[in-house]
Amino acid sequence: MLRRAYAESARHSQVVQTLGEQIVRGRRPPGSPVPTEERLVAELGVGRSAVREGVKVLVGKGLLETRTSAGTLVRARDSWSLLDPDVLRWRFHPTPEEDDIRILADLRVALEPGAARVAAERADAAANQRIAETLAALYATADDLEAFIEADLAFHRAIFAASQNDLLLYLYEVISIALRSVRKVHTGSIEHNKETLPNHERVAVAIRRGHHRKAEEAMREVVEVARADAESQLFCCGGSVASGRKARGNGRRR
Amino acid sequence: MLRRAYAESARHSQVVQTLGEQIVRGRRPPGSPVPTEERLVAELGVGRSAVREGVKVLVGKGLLETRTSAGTLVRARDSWSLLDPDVLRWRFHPTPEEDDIRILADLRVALEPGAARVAAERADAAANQRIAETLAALYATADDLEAFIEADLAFHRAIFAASQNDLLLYLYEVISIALRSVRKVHTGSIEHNKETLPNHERVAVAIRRGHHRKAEEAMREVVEVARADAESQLFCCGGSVASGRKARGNGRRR
DNA sequence: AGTCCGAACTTTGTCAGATGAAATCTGGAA
DNA sequence: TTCCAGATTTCATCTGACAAAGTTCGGACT
Repeated sequence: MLRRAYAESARHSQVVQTLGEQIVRGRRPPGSPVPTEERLVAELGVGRSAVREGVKVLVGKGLLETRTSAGTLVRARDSWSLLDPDVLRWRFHPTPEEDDIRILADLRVALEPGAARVAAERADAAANQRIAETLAALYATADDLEAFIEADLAFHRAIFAASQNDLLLYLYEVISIALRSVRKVHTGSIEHNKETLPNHERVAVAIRRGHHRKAEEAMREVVEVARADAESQLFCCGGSVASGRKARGNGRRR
Repeated sequence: MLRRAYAESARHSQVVQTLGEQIVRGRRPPGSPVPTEERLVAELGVGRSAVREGVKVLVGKGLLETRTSAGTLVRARDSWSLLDPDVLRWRFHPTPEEDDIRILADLRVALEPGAARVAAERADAAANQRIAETLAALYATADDLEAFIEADLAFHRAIFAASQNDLLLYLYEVISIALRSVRKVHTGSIEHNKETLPNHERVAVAIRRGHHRKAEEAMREVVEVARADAESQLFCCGGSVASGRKARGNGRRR
């Protein structure tokens, strides 16, 4: 499930985390200079090697740019590796901005119906088996808000896996990092969970039968509902449009 | 357009390029150890700092894993940042594998219709203006195979930009890295280019009018045609099956 | 003979210092 | 004021040293 390779204890990854989070969350805006290596050594309490290795990692993710003698700058946002797991985590964790919740909901609307369609075209027996299992888990956990989130993520993941397309699957895995954070904020209700079960089942059935048209339509229904829910929660609870970092409001949607 | 931050001349990025490409292209399979730092210093002719910085970058992209005293290993493929620009370039450049061409074609089928739909929902005047401009460029370059490729990429990019969704746009930018390589291999014909113009225009019109349904359908037509073309070219010209990565099945399932 | 313990070894992690290279800044001269 | 050269700043790279954490292997003990 996309585990990190490095320990957080490592000095250099501490540099990555600290600077990366500051950049992505908007302190240290694009174009602004990062302190010199010497100063970072002092501020972060690590050696120069650690600083340099950390900075290089961030350069590799498109967040920083180093120029000899001119210092290190934060790159423009359109150079960032927005689908890098770390970058996405810094952006959506622990609490995403309201606008980013819309971004994510739109992304799912754009992506998931098409993925379900390709899954219907490509799924083999094993993939359908996996989808069936995760669907069963979805039914089984409908009463447990916490567990339902994970089961839901697993179900959608199984569909992407069924597409037999590693890029699509990876894309979903990355997105689910953000999705998990959003879900923590917008926990649905039990009744609401149960309402979505038939839609999910329709998706699974359509894929198994190879009905790509139906699979797509059913999945569209699922993600459109999810988007509408998120939208209404934002509308009713998180009024502030400006500046807002945190989306407050755990409340009922609508 | 997603420019690199580091010069290729830099010692440490030479390490990144060399090892990264070897890993992604299948030499150095997952689980296999990478030579020790000492040996890499000798083999690559750079100092230890450069080796370490390069390795750290690859760790940041999920390709490598380091353990003190146990050496450095290539991570399993499902840990790789498959949508990292470098990783994608190593994979698709200069010549992608046949299976990867299918992967890419499927990805577009899954993604682009949905993106066109969201674009139809979200596009503002400026975005529609940009789409109109790139569409005009498409018509203007239909006789120039080379230029048409770039114009086509720009048109599709404009649609993703119209979605007002930075994750979607970034996704397309990354994909277009791979797309450009594939196009170099499968250059279409001039007649073929002209056939696709009406479909492209339908997409643009539908988006401008906010007809998300029609935009999606028109875009589906475009990418399905592209997929069919790629498929037939593979079938007729690129007979070699060997070495393949996975899932061949292009056929209708079941 | 088999098992367990610990020392030696290997390999990455980190720091410190020195030197090189490339912009930038600063004065001064035309 | 403009322009050029030197001083300065800051990253790039190499080297050496030591720490930390596994791994390996030999020997003592049962």
